[in-house]
Amino acid sequence: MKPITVKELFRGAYTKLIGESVQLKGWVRTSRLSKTFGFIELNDGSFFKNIQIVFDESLANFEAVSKITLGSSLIVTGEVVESPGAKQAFEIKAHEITIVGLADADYPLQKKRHSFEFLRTIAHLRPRTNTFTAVFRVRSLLAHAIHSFFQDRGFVYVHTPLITGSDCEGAGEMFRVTTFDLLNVPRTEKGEVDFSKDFFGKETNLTVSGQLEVETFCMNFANVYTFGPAFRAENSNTPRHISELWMIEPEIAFADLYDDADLAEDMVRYIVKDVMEKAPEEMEFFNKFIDNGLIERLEHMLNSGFERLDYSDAIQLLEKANQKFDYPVTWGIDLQTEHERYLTEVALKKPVFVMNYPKAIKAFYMRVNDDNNTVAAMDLLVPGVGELIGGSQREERYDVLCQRIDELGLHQPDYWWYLDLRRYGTVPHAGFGLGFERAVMYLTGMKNIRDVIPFPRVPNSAEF
RNA sequence: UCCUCAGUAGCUCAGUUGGUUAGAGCGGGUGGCUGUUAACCACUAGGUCGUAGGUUCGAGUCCUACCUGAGGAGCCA
Repeated sequence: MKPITVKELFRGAYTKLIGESVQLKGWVRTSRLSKTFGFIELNDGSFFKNIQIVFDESLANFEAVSKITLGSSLIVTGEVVESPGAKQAFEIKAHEITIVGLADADYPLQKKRHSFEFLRTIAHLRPRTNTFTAVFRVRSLLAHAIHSFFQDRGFVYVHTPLITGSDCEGAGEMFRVTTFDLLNVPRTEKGEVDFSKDFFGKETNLTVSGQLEVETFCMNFANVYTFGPAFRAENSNTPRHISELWMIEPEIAFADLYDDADLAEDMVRYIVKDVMEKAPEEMEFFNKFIDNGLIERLEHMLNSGFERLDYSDAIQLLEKANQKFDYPVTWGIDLQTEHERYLTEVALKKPVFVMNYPKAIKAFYMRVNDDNNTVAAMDLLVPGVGELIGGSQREERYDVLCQRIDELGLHQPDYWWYLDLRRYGTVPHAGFGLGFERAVMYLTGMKNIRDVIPFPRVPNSAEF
C-alpha cells in the first residue's frame, strides 16, 4: 500500500499501478450515493481534477461513508482500477475509508455554481471550489515564474522596506503606521501632531512602491528586482483595484526606455508561457468556464509580440478612430480607460506599449527627453485588464532631477539619498512596476481583482 | 468619491397594472434506486421579502432615507 497523490496518478502513474493498492488523503468535493454503493470525488490538493472513489457494502463503515457530506476529509485505501465510466480513465476501488473530519450539513459550498460575490463572503472556504483552486495554483506558479525569469538572468532579489519614512513616494494615498494612542495623540506647541514622539521618531507609512529604494541596489548589482506587497489607501472601488497588492519592480542599469520595454515584453511572454505549460488543466478550465477567448488571446500574444507606439502616435490613432469618446482626445491628456481599451482591444488587439508621455502628466523621476516636452515613460496596456505595467527610464542627471523636483513643488532635502545616487557614479537606468494581481487576471481571465488574491483588502472590507 | 443597477429560503433566482395562506431548482432531512458524472425518483423541514419610516382599505411590489453588494467613472498597479 503506497501513499500517492492525485497528480501523480493523473500524470501517468496510474497505468503502472492498475491492480495495486494505494492510499490517498483529501476532501470530498462531490458524491453520488446509492443504496449499496457510491461514488466520491476526492481532491487531495495536488491536482486540479478530482479522483473518483468507488465504494460498496464491503466497507466496514459503509453506512457512515454512504452518508458522507461535502467538504469532509478522508483517508482512502484502495485499488487503482480502470474505470468503466466515460469521464475518467481510472478510479479507486476503496477497501478502507477513514472519515477524518465529517463536515457539518450546513457546508456552504454546493454542487452548483456559486456567484463570485457570495464566495467572497466565505473567502476561507472558496479555495475549495474549482475556480479558486485553479486561480490560486496559477497565482503560485506565476510567482515562481517571475522569480525564475529574473534569477535565470542574474537579477538580484531585493527586499525593500514595507514601512517607509519617505513621504515622497508620490504614488497615491498611504496608510499611516503609528503606535500612538489615537485618543491621546502627542502635539507640538503649535498644536500639530508631534511625530517625533512616535515609534520611529518620524511620520511613517506603508509603502506604495519599492522603486526608489531598489534604485539604490541597482547602482551596485546592476540588475535587481523587488517582489512584495504595496499598499494604497485610495478610495478606489473598481474590479481592478485593491488596497493591499503585490508588485514586481525590476530595475536595470546602463539601460534606456527601449531596453526596459524589451525586458518587460520578455518577462510577460516568459511567465505566460511557463504557466500555460505547467497548468494546462487550469488554463483549459479558465478558457471553458471563465473566458472563452483566453487561450487564443494568450497564444496570439505569444506569437505576434507587442505593439510599440509613441504617445503622440497613440493620440493620432485615437483622433482618427471612428468612435466617439466621452473624454476628447488632444495631445497632452492622460489616456482614459476608454482610450486604453480602444488601443489594445479594438485597434491593435494585442498588448501595446505607449511610450514617451508628456512631461506634465508624469512623475518627477522620469527622464526628460531631448524635446524637453516628454519623458521616457511607458505603459503596457493589455486587452481585458488595461494597464499591466508602468515604467520609465529614470532621470540620471543630477541637475535635471533637481530641477524637476523643484518644478513639481517637491522638496529636494526629502530626496537626499535618492539624489546622492546621481552624484556618486550615476548611470542611465530604467525599470517598471508590474501589478501582480493584474498579471493573474490577464492569465486567468478573471474579471475582478478581488478574486485573484486570497483575502482581498478594499475600502470598507478587511474581513479574515 | 460620483453615477447606475440590485438586495425575496443556506445558495441561484421567479414573483404580472399594489389584492387571500410568498414559489422553483439546488443544498439539508427521511425513504427508494447495483456504475454515477452538478446522478436520479418521492416525501419533508426551511422566509420579520436588506433596515427604518411613509403612502394606501391593503405593500415583496409605490415613495424617502440609510446599509450592503455589483457595474461604470475618477485615482492608480
